[in-house]
Amino acid sequence: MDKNTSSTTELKNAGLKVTIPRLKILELFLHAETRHVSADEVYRTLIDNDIEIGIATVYRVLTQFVEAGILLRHNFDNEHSVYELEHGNHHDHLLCTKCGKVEEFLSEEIEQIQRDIAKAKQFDMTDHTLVIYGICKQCCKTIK
Amino acid sequence: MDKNTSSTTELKNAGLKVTIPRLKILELFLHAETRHVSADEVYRTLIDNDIEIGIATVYRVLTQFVEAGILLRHNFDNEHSVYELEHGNHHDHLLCTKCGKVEEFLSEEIEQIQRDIAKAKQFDMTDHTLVIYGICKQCCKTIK
DNA sequence: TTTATTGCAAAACCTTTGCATGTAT
DNA sequence: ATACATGCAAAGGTTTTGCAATAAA
Repeated sequence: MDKNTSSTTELKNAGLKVTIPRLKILELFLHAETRHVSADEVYRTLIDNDIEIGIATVYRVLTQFVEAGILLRHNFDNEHSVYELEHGNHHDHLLCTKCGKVEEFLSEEIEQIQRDIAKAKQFDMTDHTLVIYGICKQCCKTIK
Repeated sequence: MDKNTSSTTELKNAGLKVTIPRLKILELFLHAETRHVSADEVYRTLIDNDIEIGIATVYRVLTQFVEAGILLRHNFDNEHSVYELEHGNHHDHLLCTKCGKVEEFLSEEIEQIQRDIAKAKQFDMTDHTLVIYGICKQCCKTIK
């Protein structure tokens, strides 16, 4: 197995043994054109590319990646979980409820107001989730 | 069956037949001390009060109440759905990840920025969800 | 060699659904 | 009388887990 790719290094840094399932899943996220992928989509994609893997392994690896800070897990309303690469820049999401497309945005004003609110409510904020649901431009056109 | 309570009227207005399960569930929400309740909690509470009901009925009634605008359904991260009375005033949530306590807040500034973002991204916004996760004051004290 | 990882199948969980029975109108 | 609501049990979909076999270190 190649020992020198950045994927290999990333796994080692996370304290995870370098195995084919882990490498393949990590590289899928590194090269995927859609950033937000479900466990089932990961599984199907690998199977379709003739990479043998079990769905249990997919879930276990995804969970380990989240714990290692490699991935983020999101639970959008009424959907299964989706995972995306943790690229360091926090952001929130816009979700098209018709086609499922996800866009990202960041508002430093909103971030600051949230911190203020948590402080006012005496909450030690650990995380937050903001999702705007709607119909994207393309889908609006499609609807007669 | 009493025909004159506001619960009865609310069910009739929603186009729903006035049945014992529906009345009991509605009144549970009207009188509950915690605003955010799961289907299972509704079921257990009724059973504990010697009201015979099936879990399937609980889910069906909750869904109907959401469709009728009587309840709101929320899917917080990594949890089962919870329902709360729709009291007309939109609000977002603060959730204590230790004790599960939910508080509500509203920031008109955030609301406006969200509308601006949706507009800029050319999304026809239908809904949005903002949850701040953290540790509440009481739980902070508890942790040594 | 030792310890972690995998795959399979089964279980766990939450939620929904088919169907025969029962109930509100 | 009729259409709707209920309860049960079974099925659905997603995610987790036990365990024996396997692979990385």
